[in-house]
Amino acid sequence: MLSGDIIRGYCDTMILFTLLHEDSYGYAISKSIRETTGGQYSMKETTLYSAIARLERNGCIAAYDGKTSFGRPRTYYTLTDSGRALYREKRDEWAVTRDVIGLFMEGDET
Amino acid sequence: MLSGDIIRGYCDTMILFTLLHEDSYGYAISKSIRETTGGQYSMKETTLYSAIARLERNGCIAAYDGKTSFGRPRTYYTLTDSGRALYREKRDEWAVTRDVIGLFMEGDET
DNA sequence: AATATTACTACATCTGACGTAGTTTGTCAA
DNA sequence: TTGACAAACTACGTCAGATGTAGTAATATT
Repeated sequence: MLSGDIIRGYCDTMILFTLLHEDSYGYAISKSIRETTGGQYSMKETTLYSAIARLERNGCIAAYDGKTSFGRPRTYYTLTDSGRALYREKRDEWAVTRDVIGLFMEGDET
Repeated sequence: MLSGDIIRGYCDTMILFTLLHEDSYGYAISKSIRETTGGQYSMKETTLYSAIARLERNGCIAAYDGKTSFGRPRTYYTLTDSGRALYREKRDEWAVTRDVIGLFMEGDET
C-alpha cells in the first residue's frame, strides 16, 4: 500500500484525471482512485478534501450542488479549462520526472 | 529544471545510488547527481546535506575523514549494509509508484 | 597575517499528506 | 415529530522533507 510522500505532488493530478472523464464528488472520486490503482493506493479523506479545496481555490475545478438519495447533498466538481491545462502540465512533468528518477534505479530495466 | 516536491522522497535514493559506485563527499555527490540527470536536476546544498545527515543518523551511510588539496578537508561517506538494503527497497518501491502514477496519465504511452 | 576557496552548518519557513475528531444535512422508522 | 443513522464533509493540529538565506570552518596560497 503506497502512501504519503511517495505520491506527494500527484494527489492533485489523480483528482484531475478522475474529473477528466466525468464530474464527480468527494467520496466517489476517492473510490474511483482506489479502483484505478487496483487498491494499491487509497487517498485519505483529509488529503482528498484538502486537495479539492486547493484545486478549487486555484480555479482548476468548479463546484455545483448535486442531489443524493440519502444523507447530506453532495457537492459535485467539474474541471475548468485551467484544470485541464494543469493536468496536461502535470502529465508532461511526470514523463520527465519518471525518466530522471529512473536514472537512479539499477536492476530495474523493465 | 525539476525541483522540490516532484522529486520529494527520492533525494535520499539519489545519494544512495551515487555511493553505490564509490565513496564520495558532499560537493562531489551533488555534482554526480547533476551529471547523472544531464543537468535536469540539481540538488540544493541544504537539501543534500540534510539528507546526508538523515542517512547517517539512520545508519545508512558512514563518514570518514578525507584529504583535500585545498580548503577545508572533506568528509567522505560510504554505504553501509543497511544503506544498500534501503536502496534496494526504494528501488522496488519506485517500480510500484511509477506504475501506479502512470495509471493516471493519458496520451503518454511511451 | 590576510585572502581565497572549498566544504560545510544553522536556522527558519513552507507545503502537502495525514491523524483525530466533530459537524451538517438529509432519510426513514416508529 | 423526533430520534437514530448514514453520507458527506469540516476543523484543526502535526510532521517531515525540500528549500532560502546566511553564516562558519578549515586550509593553502600570497
